[in-house]
Amino acid sequence: MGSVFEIIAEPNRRAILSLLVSSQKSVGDIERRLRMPQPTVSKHLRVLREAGFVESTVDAQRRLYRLNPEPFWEMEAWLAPFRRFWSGHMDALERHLERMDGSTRRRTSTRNPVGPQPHKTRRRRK
Amino acid sequence: MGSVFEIIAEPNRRAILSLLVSSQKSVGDIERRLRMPQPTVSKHLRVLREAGFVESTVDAQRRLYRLNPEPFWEMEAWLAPFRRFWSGHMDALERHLERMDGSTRRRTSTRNPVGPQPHKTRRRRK
DNA sequence: CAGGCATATACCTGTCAAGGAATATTAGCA
DNA sequence: TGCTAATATTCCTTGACAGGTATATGCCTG
Repeated sequence: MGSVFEIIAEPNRRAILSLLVSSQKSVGDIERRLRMPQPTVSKHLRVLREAGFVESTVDAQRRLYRLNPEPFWEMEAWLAPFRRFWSGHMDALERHLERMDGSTRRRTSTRNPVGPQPHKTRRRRK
Repeated sequence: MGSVFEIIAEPNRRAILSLLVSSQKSVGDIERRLRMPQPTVSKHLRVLREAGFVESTVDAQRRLYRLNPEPFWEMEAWLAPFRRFWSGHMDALERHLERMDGSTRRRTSTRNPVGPQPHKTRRRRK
């Protein structure tokens, strides 16, 4: 599971990262806040730590975990070319953000409500 | 594999997306450029299409695939809170980008070369 | 130093997704 | 209409990874 993208593919790991964005937390904190079993938390933290997403500090019997920014920059770097791509679509972006208000809606099922059918370009090859 | 993040976790899919950033391409184009078997390309394109990352146009016997920006915005939205987090680390960001020049280096093994050992905060609990 | 917390690790199991090979489908063309 | 090109789909196998349970480790306190 080498890449940064595979690391954040796991929903629980994303939840942990989002939780740490406000402040560092202990394993127990995370365990309680996210209602997930302690071994699960520890295992995900291990993955996140080895990938560089988090760092830990020892505090008596517990460990305080905090974010580490570098891996995120790798994602930013990958996304950069696409940003330039869709800067030509800012109108659609606005409409999108418009709809984005209500909570973390699962799939964007509002896309292509009854869009025009694919246009047959006709002709090609031999 | 519901989430946008799981979709882009797959390296071949990321390669396809990166390839499409310049212009739309046919399945055969992708197949040749990325040196991957045709069924593999088709299957990944299917996943990308169903997740909304790409759209296709019929052109005689082939299909032209092009990017669709919406799903990327979902990633952007998730990343946003973290950006604010590391805006306090811009110094480190600069150093990071400094090192980012040479190719798409795999893991950032240059991180924490011999950093100071975790500091025991001492005291806590009961 | 015994007991108890907090966290990490080991082991096992089930699931799921990616790849490979073969085949189906659709469209253009002779 | 039969052939070929381009793409999609199906079936199968395999490997990776996440969760669960149990256990180990480290540290603090009485």
